Amino acid sequence: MSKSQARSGQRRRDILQAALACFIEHGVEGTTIEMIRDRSGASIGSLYHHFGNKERIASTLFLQGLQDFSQALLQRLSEAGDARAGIQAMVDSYIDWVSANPDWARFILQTRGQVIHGEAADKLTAANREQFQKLRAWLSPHVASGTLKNLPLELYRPLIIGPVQDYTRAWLAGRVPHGPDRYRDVFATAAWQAVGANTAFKPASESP
Amino acid sequence: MSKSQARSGQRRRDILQAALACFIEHGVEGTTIEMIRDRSGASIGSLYHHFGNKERIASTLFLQGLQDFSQALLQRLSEAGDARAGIQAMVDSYIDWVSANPDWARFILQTRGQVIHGEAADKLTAANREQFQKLRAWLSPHVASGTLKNLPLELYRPLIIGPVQDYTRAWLAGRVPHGPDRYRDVFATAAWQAVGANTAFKPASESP
Amino acid sequence: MSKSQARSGQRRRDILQAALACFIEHGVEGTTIEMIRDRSGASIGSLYHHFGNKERIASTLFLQGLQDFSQALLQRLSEAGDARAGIQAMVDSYIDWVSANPDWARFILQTRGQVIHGEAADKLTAANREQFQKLRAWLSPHVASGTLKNLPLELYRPLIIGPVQDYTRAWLAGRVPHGPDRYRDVFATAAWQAVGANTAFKPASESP
Amino acid sequence: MSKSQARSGQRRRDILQAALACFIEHGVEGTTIEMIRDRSGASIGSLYHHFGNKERIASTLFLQGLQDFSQALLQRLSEAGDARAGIQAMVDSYIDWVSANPDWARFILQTRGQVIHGEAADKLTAANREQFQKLRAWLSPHVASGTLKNLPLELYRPLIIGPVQDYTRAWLAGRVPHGPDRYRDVFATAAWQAVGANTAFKPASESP
DNA sequence: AATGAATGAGCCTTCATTCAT
DNA sequence: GATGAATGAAGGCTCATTCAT
Repeated sequence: MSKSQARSGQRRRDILQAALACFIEHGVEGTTIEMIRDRSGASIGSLYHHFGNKERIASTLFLQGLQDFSQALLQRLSEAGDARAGIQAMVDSYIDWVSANPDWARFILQTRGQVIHGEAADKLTAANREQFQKLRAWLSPHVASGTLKNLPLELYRPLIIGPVQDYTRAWLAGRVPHGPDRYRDVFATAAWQAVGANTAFKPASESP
Repeated sequence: MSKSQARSGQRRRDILQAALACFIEHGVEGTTIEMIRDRSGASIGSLYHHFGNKERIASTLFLQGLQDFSQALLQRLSEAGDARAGIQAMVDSYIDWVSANPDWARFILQTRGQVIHGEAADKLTAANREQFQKLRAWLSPHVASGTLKNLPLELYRPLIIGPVQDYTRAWLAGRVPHGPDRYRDVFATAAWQAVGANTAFKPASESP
Repeated sequence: MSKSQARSGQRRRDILQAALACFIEHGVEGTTIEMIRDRSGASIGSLYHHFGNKERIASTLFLQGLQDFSQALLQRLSEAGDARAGIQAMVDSYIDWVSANPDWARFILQTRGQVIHGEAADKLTAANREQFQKLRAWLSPHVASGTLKNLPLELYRPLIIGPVQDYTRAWLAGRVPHGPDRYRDVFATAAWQAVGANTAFKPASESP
Repeated sequence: MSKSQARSGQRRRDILQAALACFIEHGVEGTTIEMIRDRSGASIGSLYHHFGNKERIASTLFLQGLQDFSQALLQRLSEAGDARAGIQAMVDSYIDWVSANPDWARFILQTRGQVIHGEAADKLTAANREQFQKLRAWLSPHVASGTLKNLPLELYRPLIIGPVQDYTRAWLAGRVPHGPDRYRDVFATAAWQAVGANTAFKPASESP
């Protein structure tokens, strides 16, 4: 049984990996089951035995990606000493995960809209909510202690991740040559300036 | 003739508007010609008479949107007095256009990937290039004069627009309740701190 | 337009006729769209343009058959002079319609179950109800006047049509060699004895 | 062995019962092996171990039903004292079996067509032939002695069972509220009048 | 310019059946 | 006897596009 389960698990993984390659190359809708079958070596029946339909392959890939990134982020965050280090950890986690998994990242960045309206919408909402709670739990004390600005909650993510994410989109689309790790500090600094309670952000009053 | 052309122009506009609604609701691939026919009131033959195929409807919508936004942006930019005002103008243009055309914005944000690989790819590249040149023309003097940081060119857009764009995506997807205009100044300030040559972008304690 | 409509109507009729032949030969489920396409000469797209799906072809055929028979029956019934002639008309109508349309009859007798549970269920119920009302309207006066037995309404149909229908099933299935018209009078007499108010159905008291 | 056989026999029975429920609910063709697996609790492999394929499950159910009913009928018939009692026994057997096994009856009434053309066709023919012989053996003496009308053999069944069968179909389909047992005597009387050699089957006024 | 019936390649999915464990 | 992953042929249906009117 354990042997057969191992095989079965491998089959699943093969299918997911093949599907990811196809999805990036042709988009989810542009990918046919036949393409995934070709690339994975699995039979059509096996694809359906394991996932039920094409959408479920895509949403599995999407949700696993979210979770994988989320784990990495929360791990690094928990190791961060102070608020500044935490912001740096967020930017670094993003850059590192995206650099290590460019295909997966490309897929997630392009597919969110379809998963939102698909049958896995609930799972996605739940995953988002959970990550949001954990981030809030990290932010709150720093806001309370005055090391982070007190902003509406929905602004932290855009201010911290917005720039690096926009740059990453451009990189993944081939519009810029260098990966985001080249500008690691630029993005982290911008993020810190946007949300950190550094008193220096109004230079006029600061340099008498 | 002018009468008939007027009617024809109306037909085109009806089709584009109906298509936009369908594309947002079902995605471009998920939208069938039949749906657009239904919503626009035009016949199938008419759709093909005016646009040739479905992709051309989508790319027309996309490129017109880009151009419409670009015009507004460049207009406001040309009226900006100094660098700080220019940065403000960029953020404001983005917020204003998105707020005035939420559906169009949603469509453009979701469809770029498909237009890039379609037959209108060249037009898109040309349009992008043109806008990029004009922005660079605006930036250069300010960088030269030291009012803007001297950064690699590919970083300005992410740093200026990244946060407001990420927030806008969340708003258009219904994940946050308030439109981006509520946080106009937050985004503009963050953008300015990221690219403006204020001397305070490194903590005072670090430069003795 | 009228020309095109005529062609279109012909196409519909060709499809229905081809489908009927296929359904009888292989059953509705056993018939593939490809078979109907083959036999009708229409394209797959045309099949779907006209009927939407296979089930709708079957239910159209079914409902039209019911209606065709119903019309013939009610016509003959309206011409019947007295109760005995009416019963005869019912049996004769059944036999004549079945003899004239053996394929259609075979189809209807075999397909009711599937139509009942399909999307045309409501139409079927409505058609049944309508015919039932009309038959009741014919029966009532004769029951009131004492020329027909006063039985629960749901018994007339089985008593009148039951025998000839059971025989017809056997004939259509090839289990008996002769058509039901050979025993026209046997069935009509049995029906009359079952529902007619002849006082002779208890011989013991009648032959002193 | 006997223990394991008992278990196995139970498994077979579970499968048949589950299959019957599925067949009624979705039809034989509409029922998938997966549905039967679900409902019976058996594994797919087990289904195939016991029956070989789906059709064999259906034909087993069908032939067992026929046999079960046939036994009951012949038993009652052998106990009937005279012709009238025999006719009554036929109608009663039908009503009683159908009332005791409504699902099974529904299945048989709906499935005959498919079994006829399947691999169990020969078995069905043989079973029909055997029952027919036995019924003929019962009828013959009564026809010879003049207590039953001398009719073509193929007419007895329709005349005797036709009405109650038609009524039963309506009841099993939910179109009439009361079971056939409510009208036991109506059906038996009609049958007797149709095939019994009572002299009154032509109106008295016609034989002066 | 408008219409909509016709086309048919192509895709997703189902499902009976097999077979190694 | 039991299990369930694997198989792949087959079929229903969609939909962009064409074209005669």
